[in-house]
Amino acid sequence: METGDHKDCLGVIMPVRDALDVINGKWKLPIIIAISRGHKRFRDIERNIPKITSKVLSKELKDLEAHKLIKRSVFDSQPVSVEYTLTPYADTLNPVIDALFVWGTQHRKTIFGSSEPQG
Amino acid sequence: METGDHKDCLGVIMPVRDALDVINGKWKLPIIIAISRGHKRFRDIERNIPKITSKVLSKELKDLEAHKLIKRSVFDSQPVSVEYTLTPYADTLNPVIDALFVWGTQHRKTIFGSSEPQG
DNA sequence: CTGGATCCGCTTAGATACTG
DNA sequence: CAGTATCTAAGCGGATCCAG
Repeated sequence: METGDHKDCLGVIMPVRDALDVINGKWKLPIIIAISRGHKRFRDIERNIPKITSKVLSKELKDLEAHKLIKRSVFDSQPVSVEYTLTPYADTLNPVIDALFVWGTQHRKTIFGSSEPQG
Repeated sequence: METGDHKDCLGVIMPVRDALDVINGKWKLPIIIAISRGHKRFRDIERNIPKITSKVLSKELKDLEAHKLIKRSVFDSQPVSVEYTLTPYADTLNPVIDALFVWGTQHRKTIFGSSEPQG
């Protein structure tokens, strides 16, 4: 397979871009993580994601729902409550989240350990 | 560890966000993939990434260099040529890229197979 | 108090063109 | 070939407001 130097590029880039298209932005994965951790309510999710605002969360939630990664269930209680849960499809993202977690953890060590903290 | 329902959230979100901070956006991973495939020159990278523009490529390349993921080497030839290569640190991203590739491939099948094509 | 929508400013991304 | 400049459009983020 690896005969030369300029290997197939598009065949790798395109699926990766399809994936990036879905988890695009700084919020989608954190939201999925928060929900997977048992935070199903809007404010509960909001509180568990540093610096996110209602507006952004609202928008991202809709986006995620359109991608079939989360399910929005409305309960006709008093007052109305809404629960966000992950779909089984979202669970297939676990290897991605795990890889990111591992790399991010290592990266954090690298940047904090070498010269200066970041934020 | 998994005693309850509301599990540690920040401990997962923060490293993931550190990772997302680095590979943020639609271009960084495609660029890394292109370079890893043997495309080292500016125009060569540009041509192998659909829809990227010079400006964005230029900016992303600087970003990636600042994060120590790529190395920019200037050769004093006629005319001056520049080569971008991956650092060993960039290689540690392989599990992430691989996970994204696997998921993206599957996702592509899902969206093309169910109703309508996307891009 | 929950789940948003709206107005507005700032930062980014993208199209096109240009320089060394 | 290897980028920069300029302009515009879109998206992010903050504050505020609204319905139940």
